[in-house]
Amino acid sequence: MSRYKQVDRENQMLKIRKRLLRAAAAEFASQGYERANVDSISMAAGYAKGTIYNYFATKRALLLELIAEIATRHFEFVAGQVLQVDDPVHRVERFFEAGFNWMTENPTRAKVMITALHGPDVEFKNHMAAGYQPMFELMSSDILSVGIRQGIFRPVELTSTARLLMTLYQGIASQLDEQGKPWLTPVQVAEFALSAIRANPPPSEKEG
Amino acid sequence: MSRYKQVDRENQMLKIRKRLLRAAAAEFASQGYERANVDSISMAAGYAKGTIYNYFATKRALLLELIAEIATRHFEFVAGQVLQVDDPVHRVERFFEAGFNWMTENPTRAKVMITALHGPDVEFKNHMAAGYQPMFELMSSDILSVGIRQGIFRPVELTSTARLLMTLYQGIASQLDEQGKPWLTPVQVAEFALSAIRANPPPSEKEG
Amino acid sequence: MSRYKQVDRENQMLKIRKRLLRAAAAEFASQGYERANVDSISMAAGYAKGTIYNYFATKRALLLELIAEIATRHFEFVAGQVLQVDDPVHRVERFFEAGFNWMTENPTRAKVMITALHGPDVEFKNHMAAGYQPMFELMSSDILSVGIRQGIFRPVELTSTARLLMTLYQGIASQLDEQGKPWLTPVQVAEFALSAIRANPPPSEKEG
Amino acid sequence: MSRYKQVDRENQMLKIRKRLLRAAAAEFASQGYERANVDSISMAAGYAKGTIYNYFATKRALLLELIAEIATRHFEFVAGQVLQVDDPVHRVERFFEAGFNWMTENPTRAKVMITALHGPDVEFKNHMAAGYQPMFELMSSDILSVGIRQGIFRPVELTSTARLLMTLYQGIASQLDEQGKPWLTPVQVAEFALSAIRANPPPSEKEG
DNA sequence: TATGAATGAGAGTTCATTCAT
DNA sequence: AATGAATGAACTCTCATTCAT
Repeated sequence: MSRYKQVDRENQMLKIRKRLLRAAAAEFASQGYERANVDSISMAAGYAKGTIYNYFATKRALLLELIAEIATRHFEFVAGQVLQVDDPVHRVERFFEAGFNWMTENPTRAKVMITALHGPDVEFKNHMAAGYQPMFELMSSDILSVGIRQGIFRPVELTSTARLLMTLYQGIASQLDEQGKPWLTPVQVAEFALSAIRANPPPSEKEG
Repeated sequence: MSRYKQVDRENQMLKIRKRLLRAAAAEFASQGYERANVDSISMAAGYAKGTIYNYFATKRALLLELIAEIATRHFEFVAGQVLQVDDPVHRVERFFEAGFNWMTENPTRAKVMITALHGPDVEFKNHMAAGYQPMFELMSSDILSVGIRQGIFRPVELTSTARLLMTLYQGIASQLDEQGKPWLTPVQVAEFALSAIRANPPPSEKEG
Repeated sequence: MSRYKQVDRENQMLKIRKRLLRAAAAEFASQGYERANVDSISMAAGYAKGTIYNYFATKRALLLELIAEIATRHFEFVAGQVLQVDDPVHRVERFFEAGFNWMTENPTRAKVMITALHGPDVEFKNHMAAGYQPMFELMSSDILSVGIRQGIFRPVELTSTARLLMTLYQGIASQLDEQGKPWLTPVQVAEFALSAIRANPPPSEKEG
Repeated sequence: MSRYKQVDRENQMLKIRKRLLRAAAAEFASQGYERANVDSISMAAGYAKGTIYNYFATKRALLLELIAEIATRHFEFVAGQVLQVDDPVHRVERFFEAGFNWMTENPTRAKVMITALHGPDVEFKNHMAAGYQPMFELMSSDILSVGIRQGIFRPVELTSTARLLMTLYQGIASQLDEQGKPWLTPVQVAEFALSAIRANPPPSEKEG
């Protein structure tokens, strides 16, 4: 009985946390951390000013938690798509496709990610970078490394190339248009990236 | 005489503006726009709190002018270096070399550029993007277009490829390490970029 | 049966009140009224935040009741000791001894007493002063008055002298050291007080 | 010229500090530290809310400075009066007289003193106690010690007796009535104190 | 009766901007 | 032209109290 109640209560609180985090994402995305107004977030989520402080200790803690949540969701979504295929080239394509889809469907979260990564606040930047470490690993170990071993990619330096590709990815993510969409298709970006790392140009096309 | 005096006075004012802009760059770079303190800027430049308002109408106007100045200087520096050589491949290399040099020598300005480009404030972002239009033109018309015409680069789509390369460039600029240096050499980045756009691999090397 | 139950329940409630009052004393003593945290008190007593409001209407009412309880206990303890002896001089000594013992054993309550007596809140001050009226009466009627009638004390003005002695007593109580002990022994204070009110110096000592 | 101006400006600021301190004394006296409202202080002094922060860094710093000012003024006033006479008995009388006069003329400051000395905030208490050290020295070295050496006072223990007398003094100061006056005359208190420490009762009076 | 989430008034503090000197 | 004191809007965070469960 009180067991059920307690579980209910916890579920309830988790729901509210999520609602607050969503409102926070919208506010942080449009205003940035400094300009973001905690009261507004709480009220946008449908609660009174003070309520948000029952869930997050400070404005800063709120953004830190949001950052962690964004990185986790983003990674899980992309990794899930990428690992469904085996061919490294397909994985590169999947990586950009999934990433672009996620960004299109979560424009405010994407905006928060970009702002945190490039903003002046070192703590936020580090937190976000740490959260994206798994994604970097994915690119490095599950895509580049595999492709090089199979001779499909040039024997490039793993770390810096992975970072270059992540940079490319984030760079494009940071330039969403007003509808929150990237100005390139994932196919175009994948093609550019693949051109840079493929072992040899497909000579067959000319010869055929 | 009064002519001379007036010229002197104008020169004097320009000097002070520059001093204030330099101090502003440092403050905006380390604190971001919102956190930046107008008093601190004025006093770091050697003046009292109110003085800065004799030169800039508002804090916002100050950053807008700084943004314009940064874009101009950055472009002039890079364009000057790039146009000294004719070969498109060299131009790509020069572009990254010059850009990296400028960033290394102007780390605070580079930081302001990145923050403005990725921050939540649309006015700053647009202003910065507009300021970088000439650099985009440089990449598009004076590098890519030339290379394609000469058959050295693949016949890629001009606009999007130029934007991709600028994105790459800015992405790396945004990840300066603690000494304000990029984590890749310009040569590495240029190589990556050239791999992506070159027409075909120089088969001569093997044959030679 | 329901009779028993009701009695049980009442006893239970009284116990809880006491527990809450003890926790309140600790909190008010260390934090003062304004800084004292109602939640902290309730939880320190082993209950949840809201529970305390089932026993006390407001924070203010809680302190008022605590004040009354402190004054009552303090008086009963001291009076009990004082009235066990008859000689006025002994009574003075007993008064300070008992008072000091009570303070040593109830340092948080003593602190609450002092804070309330000297704090800016008139309601608390008056409530505490009213609570200490019996103690004032004790000093006046059962100690000073008796001693004067017997010619042991000088014929001082009753009211003001009683108040002086109470002031002395409270003054020392307000300067407990870090272990909650007074910096003088009750004997020293009693001696000082007796020097001030004794009828004449014991000439017997010199003559003996 | 600019020299004069600067001096003027400094004098002006000192005047304003004083005005703010006076308003602060009134607010702290009536409300206590926690309840005291910084905005109210600033506005009571005739300035806008924020102005007070040009003069005091925090509310806490404001009270700390006020405490120091109070202790200094109080001591200087009392010491000035006490040292005008030589006879230790007169000095005791002067001490209480001067002290009572100061309290009567500075009721809000006296209230702040008492509240700080007995409140729960250790920093304020220590600051105030430190500020009153000179007054303690005065009582110990310039009054008691002298009187004992001259055989006028009993050979009491210096430190504890000085502290007792100070306690008495502060205890009475803490019980000003609604017009801010003590309920005893300084003469009465001095008489009580002298009774306690005089070497022997003047027998001549009876014989005369 | 016990719980603890929701509430919202209120406080201290910051700082861009103004303006008299 | 330079100064820096005055201003007051705005913001984060606290916490006594309420009330549905």
